[in-house]
Amino acid sequence: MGKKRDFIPIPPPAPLPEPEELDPQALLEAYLRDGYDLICVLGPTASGKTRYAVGLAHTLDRLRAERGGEGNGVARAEILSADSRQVYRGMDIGTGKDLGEYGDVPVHLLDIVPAGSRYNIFEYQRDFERAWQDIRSRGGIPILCGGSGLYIEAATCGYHLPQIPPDEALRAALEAEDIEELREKYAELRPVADPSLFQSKRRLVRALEVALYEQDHPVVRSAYLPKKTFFIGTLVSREERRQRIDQRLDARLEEGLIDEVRGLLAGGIPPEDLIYYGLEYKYVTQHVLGILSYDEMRSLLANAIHQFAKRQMTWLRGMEKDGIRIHWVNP
RNA sequence: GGUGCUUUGGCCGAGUGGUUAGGCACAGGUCUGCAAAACCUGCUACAGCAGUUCGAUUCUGCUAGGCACCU
Repeated sequence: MGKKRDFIPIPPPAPLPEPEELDPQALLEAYLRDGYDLICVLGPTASGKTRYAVGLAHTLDRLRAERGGEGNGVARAEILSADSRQVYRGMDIGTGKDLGEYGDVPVHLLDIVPAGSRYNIFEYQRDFERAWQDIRSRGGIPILCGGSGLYIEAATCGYHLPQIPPDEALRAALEAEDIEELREKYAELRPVADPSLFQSKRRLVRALEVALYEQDHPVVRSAYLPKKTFFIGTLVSREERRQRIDQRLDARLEEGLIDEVRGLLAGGIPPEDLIYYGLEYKYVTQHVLGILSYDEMRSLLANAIHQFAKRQMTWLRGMEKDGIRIHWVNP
């Protein structure tokens, strides 16, 4: 005699997006013709982003070379990393840097700060902007590649940092307005920006909040503009992702992940600082310290990576719900 | 073969004759200065059968697993 629960909907597993066949030639045409600022390859961990981005860079280079006739020598595609942990020097195996995969494709934003320090999104936005402009000035095609959703958005969606004091009334007022009106308003405040880049009202409202705030507080800082971005997502099923994560973890353990952590500790980085980095560094450090057995470390870490990958997907779905188009491909 | 104990949701693990622990895993989500973080939500099981009872996951019996010991 079971009781019926009051209609609490059980959220079903989100359906996987439909992968599409992406024609690099068409992508290149679109990029050049429609004034894209950036191509971005994103996806959860272990979905093959890096490999895909490198392949894409090579293909674009080849296509551009074939095209020729654009006057001066054709600049290459270059990759910008959007990974909050691969910025640290000496943390290679645990962050999955795969330095060997890039070949001759230039990469930016890797190994830019020492292990043990604490990098953050503010610095990232600044560094990204600098590198992006660099590539652009050379005529190269920038390809942002990574899995840190917040970093990707900060780079591509015109995040205004730091956070301004919340003003509920203002936000409510803005949210009540029509999106077109909001666009006009934004365009007035930031003439250079293309307000059509804000596909979601929510994001536009946030950007406006900051823009308005800055009118009265001119001291405030780094307002980067949103970039017109072509998003490509590497799509892998849940089961496959899980399997890849497990395999890759074992491979990393064999490649010397534990020694890498020992080395960092021996180099003077306090365990707490290493644990702060999360995942590999957290669990392996705890193992090295004797807090976790090898088997405990291995299974807890595998779980944590699975959960991390899920959160990444949640983030990407959130971007899509905000109107950002992601072109999913089978890597 | 005999005797005793035991059987709870994907896993671990409390508990009660009548609003149904908890943890893990899993799924969904939030998030513009630590994001590989932090946080939120969902997931109602008591081995099977037959009894006792107004009512059994909780009591009784049988059956089937498991564990321990005995000849």
